[in-house]
Amino acid sequence: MASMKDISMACGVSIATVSKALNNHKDIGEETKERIRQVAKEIGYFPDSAAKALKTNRTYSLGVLFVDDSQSGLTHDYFANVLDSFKRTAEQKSYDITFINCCKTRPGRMSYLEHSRYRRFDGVVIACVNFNDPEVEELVRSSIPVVTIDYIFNDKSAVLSDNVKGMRDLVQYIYKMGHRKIAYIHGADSAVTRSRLSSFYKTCEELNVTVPPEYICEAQYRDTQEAYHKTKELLGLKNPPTCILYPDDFACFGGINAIHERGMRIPDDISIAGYDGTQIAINYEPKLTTVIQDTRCLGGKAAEKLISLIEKPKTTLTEQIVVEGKIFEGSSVARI
Amino acid sequence: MASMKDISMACGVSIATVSKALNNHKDIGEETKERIRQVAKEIGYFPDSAAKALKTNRTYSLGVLFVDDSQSGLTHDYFANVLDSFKRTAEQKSYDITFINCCKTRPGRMSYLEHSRYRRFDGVVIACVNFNDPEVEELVRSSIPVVTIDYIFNDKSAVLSDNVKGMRDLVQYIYKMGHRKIAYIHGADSAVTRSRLSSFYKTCEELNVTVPPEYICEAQYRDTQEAYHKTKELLGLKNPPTCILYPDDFACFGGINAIHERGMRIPDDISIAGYDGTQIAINYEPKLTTVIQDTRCLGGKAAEKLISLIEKPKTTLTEQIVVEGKIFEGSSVARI
DNA sequence: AAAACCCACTTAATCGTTTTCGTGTTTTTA
DNA sequence: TAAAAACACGAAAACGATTAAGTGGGTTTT
Repeated sequence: MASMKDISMACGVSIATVSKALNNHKDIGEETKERIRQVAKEIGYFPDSAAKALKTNRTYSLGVLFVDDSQSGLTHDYFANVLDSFKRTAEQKSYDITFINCCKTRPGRMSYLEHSRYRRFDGVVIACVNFNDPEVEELVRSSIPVVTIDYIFNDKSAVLSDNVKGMRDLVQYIYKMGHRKIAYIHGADSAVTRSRLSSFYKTCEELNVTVPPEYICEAQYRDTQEAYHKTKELLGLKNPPTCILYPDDFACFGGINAIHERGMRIPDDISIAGYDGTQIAINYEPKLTTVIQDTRCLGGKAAEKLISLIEKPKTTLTEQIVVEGKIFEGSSVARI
Repeated sequence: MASMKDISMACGVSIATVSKALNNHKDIGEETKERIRQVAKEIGYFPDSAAKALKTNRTYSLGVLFVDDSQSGLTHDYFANVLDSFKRTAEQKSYDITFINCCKTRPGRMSYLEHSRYRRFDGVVIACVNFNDPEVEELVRSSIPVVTIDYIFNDKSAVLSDNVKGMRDLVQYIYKMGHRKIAYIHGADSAVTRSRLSSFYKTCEELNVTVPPEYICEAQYRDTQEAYHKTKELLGLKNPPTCILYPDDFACFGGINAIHERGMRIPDDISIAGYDGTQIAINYEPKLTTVIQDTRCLGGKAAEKLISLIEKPKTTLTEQIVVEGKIFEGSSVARI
């Protein structure tokens, strides 16, 4: 409402003086500055982001592309948590965050890049998307600073959860508890899945645990139904595993259903483990053995990196930041 | 990057003509329009939201205030789902959504209203906050169109989940299943809690179910620990209930822990019910008896109402939109 | 005492649009 | 055929800020 013009008139100075006073330039007298600040407060002046953006080419707003083929990242526990801490960190540094429109069906819509330019985002964070999407590619290749989460574009900064170490720790823990017949219902193909899966194989090999092919199967992430069915199949094998790993904690609950249906108990008759460390999983009995991903750190680092990339592009190096998770032992893996 | 100026030079017309052509004004020749549109496409022109906002006083961006004392609404399943559908609807109508900065500790931060003016939000949606906060009050009282979720400010539009009906349906179902000793661990005081609680009492009264005071206790929403302890207390009563209602599905899991700890089975030895209808609750066995809140509808209606308020303020009436939930019978309430 | 500086401002251009008035040309009307 | 109307477009101001360059006056330098 109130603009610098109003202040300038009230103080009998030029608009330029007001601007400089408010931005604390050195070529304005102390008492004038004080008077201007005073009046600004009185009439409830606040700058206008649009006008400022127009002149300075900086919006202090970050674009967020958190989208899945099936659903937005918002309802996805892991990503919601990452986004939440991203938001906190960004807000502390006075950046606002805006979602990049991902409604692909609207006629006349803009591509991700077009939208980002339209809104003049200072930077963009990408997660949870189909990284093969040409529009994502286009956005990443643009001159806009970008940080990706859980995916690496060769010359761009990324923040990654350490799925290799997470899976290794998990398998090693399970091995230590005495298990030698470990099955893994892994998630659908993606960078994350590949990391976990190869780490699973590698760790088993190191431990001299043989993994029959029928112990490995695929299910969508967060799909209790699929996990349920795959679990039934695994339990029906003539040589069933003693422990089953799931794509994530949520899917795990589908597995538990199948296990209980057979009258088996956890961990007495069969052991299970999830991934993520969601609240429910680590609070509900039997507490799930799982890997708690450090979402707070992931989101925070992503925001810090992105803002650093924006504010000091010369001195900020492109890097992949790997954030370790922490194994939560819980009680769903039995000692045998 | 490319501006109208570039187009105007390429086409040999004035900037004004370009603007009018692109906005399809009637006083520009058809062939000129076509030529301009063509060139615009070729050089990859897209408008600049900041400049446009400056002139038109419309940003096509909506502010979102989804915040809790403890945590952001993002990690709150119910609100994340509401926000998700709000976002979808808004995006379809080409509005973008930006979070209103709720980091209250940053020095020099703006109030919610100041921030909203700074960003020139066309409208604002508020949910999940402490509605007594003077800053919220200030925002609501301002001239910015606003829609609240699950809370009513007397002269403002709101979208509400029908907690009265939801609770009534739930209690009636439980009654129909034969229960007469129903306990309710309700959430912390709030508009939602009051609706549910009074509906609980009222329905019980109508059904001639007496509710001893020790059957009613309070626990924070989504707090498994508190639910656990309150459940233990209830189970320890000399005249324990046959069915326990929880603040929400998540808290319910804390109750289940306490129940299992006593060696009791659900629903054979005790019945329970949640609220919300989260994915996990309605998929995990025993499937929880709960009320599925129609988050899709809530968020969608909120967006529609807000945009309508923005685009046709004269003809849009202020109203409270009540969205009904749907009882999910599940199998956690036994027939006795 | 003239040259050189500082200080504390102001002027004016600019960012990328939109929009109100023109203005010159063509077409229609009387 | 002259006046009126319609058409197609341009000039310029405005939105609210930032900033380079300029301007007087007082102080300092030599």
